Amino acid sequence: MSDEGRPYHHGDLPRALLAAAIEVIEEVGPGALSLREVARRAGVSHAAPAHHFGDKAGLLTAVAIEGYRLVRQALVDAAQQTGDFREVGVAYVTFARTHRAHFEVMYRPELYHADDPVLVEAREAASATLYGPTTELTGEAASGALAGVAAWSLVHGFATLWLNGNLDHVVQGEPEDAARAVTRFLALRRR
Amino acid sequence: MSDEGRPYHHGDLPRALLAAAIEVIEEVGPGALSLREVARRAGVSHAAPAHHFGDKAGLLTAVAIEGYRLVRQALVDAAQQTGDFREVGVAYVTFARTHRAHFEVMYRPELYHADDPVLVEAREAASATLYGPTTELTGEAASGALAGVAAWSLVHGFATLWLNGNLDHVVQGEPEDAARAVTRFLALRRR
DNA sequence: TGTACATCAGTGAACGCGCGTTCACTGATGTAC
DNA sequence: TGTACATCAGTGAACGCGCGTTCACTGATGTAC
Repeated sequence: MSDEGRPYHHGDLPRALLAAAIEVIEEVGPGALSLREVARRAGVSHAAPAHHFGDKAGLLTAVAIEGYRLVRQALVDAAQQTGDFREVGVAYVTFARTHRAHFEVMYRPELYHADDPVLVEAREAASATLYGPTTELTGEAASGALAGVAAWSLVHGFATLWLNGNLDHVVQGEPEDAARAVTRFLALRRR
Repeated sequence: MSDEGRPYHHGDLPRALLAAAIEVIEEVGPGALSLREVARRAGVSHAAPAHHFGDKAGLLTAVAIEGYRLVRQALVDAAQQTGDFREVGVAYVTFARTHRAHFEVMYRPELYHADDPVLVEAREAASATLYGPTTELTGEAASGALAGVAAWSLVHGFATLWLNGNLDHVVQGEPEDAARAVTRFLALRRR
């Protein structure tokens, strides 16, 4: 299969560029991503990414949007399948591990168009899904929000520390088991 | 006071460069830091930073080392003054807020010489201080380590989410009060 | 079935920019004698 | 007190690089008639 077989029209270049971007981010991090490298990976000219995403921040905005949608779906699935709010937290950690590139982009808003309306909507939907279980469980609104913050903080902190290698001495293998154990230190009501 | 008054020898240029780097990082983040901008801030030639720190990663290594030492001291002080392991967590959040630049660099090891021996020592000392209180409290080693991970995860997650503006809807004003409330959802023993 | 035309996808050359790093240098300091 | 010299701090010119973005363009597709 030679390059000459490649048609002028790609078919779904935006998807391919997004996939290439994920690859690059997994290797060098979101900060060192360049449009030209993404284009190289996708086998197109260096100007192609800008054609579809406007600019670099536009490409990363698309990554973040996809990330928020994926994490939301993962949390919804975990809630439905287990009915356990702690497993929702574990699913959050799983998402961070299996979608590291998305996860890292999502929490670097200075890299993308953080006020893009589509992105804002996706982020808020994900956030609501995250807060849902704990507010249900605690009932009371104010304390429920705080419980949600606590739960989110716990699993978010665990995920980022694990991704950075800060837990290497304590957690071996995949992090879900440790994450599950760690959520057991979370008290549903304040102590 | 004119520029002509500036002596050829600065006095303590490394310190001044470090201070300038902190300034720049607070404004544009650690990823967008450039040696030339740091030199501009410090009012010296663009080659001066490399003279003292070797390269860009060397400068950021110095920032990270300083960060690990500062956070360790802050945790030690909190432990001694309050005797409450939860207040150690609150002090961690305070550090993140008041030393944002250091904090952001510390958890971006790809930006500096993460295997620098001085850095490794500073990081391990800080880590030990962080784990100290919880292992004391739980007694048992294995569960104590996990309790430490839980506590660290909680305050680290809270700090990063707050810094990124993800808690803006829930937490108003300075984050210490919310952090203190959130630590109350932490159970010392597993549930 | 064929032709004209609009539309969109992707190209490639060109631009200007700020960067990190190197290197021979000059300025200042302090110490030995 | 004075001189020679080593040492370190900081300079400034120069380099090559990869980048984001722009823009006139060419290729392909599909639709109207």
